[in-house]
Amino acid sequence: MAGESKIEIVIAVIAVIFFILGVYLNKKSLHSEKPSDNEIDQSQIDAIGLSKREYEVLIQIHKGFSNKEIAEHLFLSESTIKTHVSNILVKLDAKRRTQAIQKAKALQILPS
Amino acid sequence: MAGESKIEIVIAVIAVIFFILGVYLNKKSLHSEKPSDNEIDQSQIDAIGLSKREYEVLIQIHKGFSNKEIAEHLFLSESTIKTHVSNILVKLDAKRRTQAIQKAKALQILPS
DNA sequence: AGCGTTTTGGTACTTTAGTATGAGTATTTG
DNA sequence: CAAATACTCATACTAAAGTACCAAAACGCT
Repeated sequence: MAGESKIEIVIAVIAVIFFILGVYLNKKSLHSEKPSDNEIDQSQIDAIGLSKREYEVLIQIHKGFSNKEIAEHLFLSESTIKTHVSNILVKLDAKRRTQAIQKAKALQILPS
Repeated sequence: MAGESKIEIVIAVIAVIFFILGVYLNKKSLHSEKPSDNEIDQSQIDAIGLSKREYEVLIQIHKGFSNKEIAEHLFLSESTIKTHVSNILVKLDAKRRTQAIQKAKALQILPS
């Protein structure tokens, strides 16, 4: 009786340990399987040659602001914003700001 | 010796079973935890009074197309698209199409 | 200090977006 | 069927976006 109980306890402990291990490892793998969504890929930003300022403007575009509003937010003139936007469009190979948003998302440089 | 082996095998089997159980249950719970994202809320579309056509145009806007391109895709005139876009902006309380995209996402009527 | 890139900004221009208004044609629904 | 709603399209306009070109100031790095 005493021996049997010991074995059962050992089995129970083993069961719990491996159950937790299973949950833990699974959670870890799921976490590393898809960092694809919502993560910003800095290497892509560098790859297409987007400057710091240009990226800031891109984020403002993404949020739906006009050139004038972006200028106010960043304390710049609208001319400067237009220059940045034009450069962003060239680097993202986009014809419009809405298309730039799409391409930026595809490149993981903007949150989806 | 023979008895000990049996016990070890039993423990090993128990361990494997509970390990798999842990992985399985964890995967199941993670799957049911967040189906929240990326789902389109039809009730919201109705709530703001977006018509079928208007919603189709909104999707095209979201994809980054110009009014002219949208007109071609839906076999309509650019004038018609402009009318739809204007109505969409009013219903979404947006000043620009980029802002409309943002608001539409917030309302879950466009995929994030 | 000097060089290259970035950032800033201007002018002038073209294109796209968006508004206002009106109106004819479906489509649906009481 | 009649009325309301949705869909279509046009004209004329204003506003915003985008392009092209130039140039000075600011940074970063060697």
